[in-house]
Amino acid sequence: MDEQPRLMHAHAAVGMSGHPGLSQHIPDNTGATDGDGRKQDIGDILQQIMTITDQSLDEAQARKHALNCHRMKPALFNVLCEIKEKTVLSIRGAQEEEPPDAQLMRLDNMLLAEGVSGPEKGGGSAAAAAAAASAGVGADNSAEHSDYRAKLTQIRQIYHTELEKYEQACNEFTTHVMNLLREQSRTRPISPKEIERMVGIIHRKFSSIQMQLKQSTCEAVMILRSRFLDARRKRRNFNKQATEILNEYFYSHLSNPYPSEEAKEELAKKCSITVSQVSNWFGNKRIRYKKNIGKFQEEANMYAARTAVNAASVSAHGSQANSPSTPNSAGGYPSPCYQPDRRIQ
DNA sequence: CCCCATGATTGCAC
DNA sequence: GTGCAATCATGGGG
Repeated sequence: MDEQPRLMHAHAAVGMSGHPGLSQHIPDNTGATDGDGRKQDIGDILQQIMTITDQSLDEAQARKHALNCHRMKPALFNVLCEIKEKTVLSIRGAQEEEPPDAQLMRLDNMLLAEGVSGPEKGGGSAAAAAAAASAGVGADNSAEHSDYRAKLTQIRQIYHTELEKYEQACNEFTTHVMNLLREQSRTRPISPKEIERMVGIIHRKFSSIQMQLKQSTCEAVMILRSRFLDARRKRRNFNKQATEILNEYFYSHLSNPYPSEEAKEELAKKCSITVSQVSNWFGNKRIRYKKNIGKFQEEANMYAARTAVNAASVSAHGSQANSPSTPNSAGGYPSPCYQPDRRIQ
């Protein structure tokens, strides 16, 4: 209801200049007391409003102008206000709810996790590196890395360009609509709330487009990722030296073959593999050793002997009794230092 | 080509 | 999160 003075103001401001067009079309007999003439007037004005969008810009501008200056306009405006008040109430309430879209959040999270929508450039490659590391890709696969990274960066770029485009288009469109509404608000009552709602509708439409973009970006990342994963599955055996280092550790800690995080890191560094590969290796080794101790007997003895020799050569101490990691040469598995709570079961 | 070894993945339990 | 167990899929020797 508070639009009226503002609108009238605008109207007055523009209305002073001469306005060709409308005065010619609308008979200036509105002051007449007879009802027929008035009805005729209103009919004409309504007609003008109805056809206003069909007219050329200049013509429409002129007519609009004239319409705004017409002295029947305030009355008509009031009528429109009244009608509106009734309809708006019924519209309202139906449009209030806006739950945070779960799917959109999932997409956002994924894009963030993949480094596509992350803070900046580094995010992408960092995420790729992290993914690669967690997947356990060795240093020799760095070619695959950079390929993956490059593709991810490409996706990221496309995503951002598109997003920016959409945002720009959304803003342009919103501004356009708002201007239009503001312009129209001189002719018909439009509350700021309504404009707000319209903007909301536009934003929702655009965000649904954005969601599609996010969705397809996610798909692209998934495809890229699955290809990368497939590539990873093409395993290579560790080199001999790495296997020896791992075995050495395993058999010399047979009573408790669970390297700590630090130990894993060190082993990883020594073998030039990743920590998760070390974990995999130990996981596989433990289970396979346990399943068939007999088969590993020879290996165990060999590494036991080796560590014994090493120990002997390193320390002239000679006291073996207090070495907890001394492998149990014969039985291998349940070592004398067996710890019930922390061993292969 | 078959078969076994082996690194990686998955599903489950804690 | 870690570890176990089962399983997948490839590598590589015969």
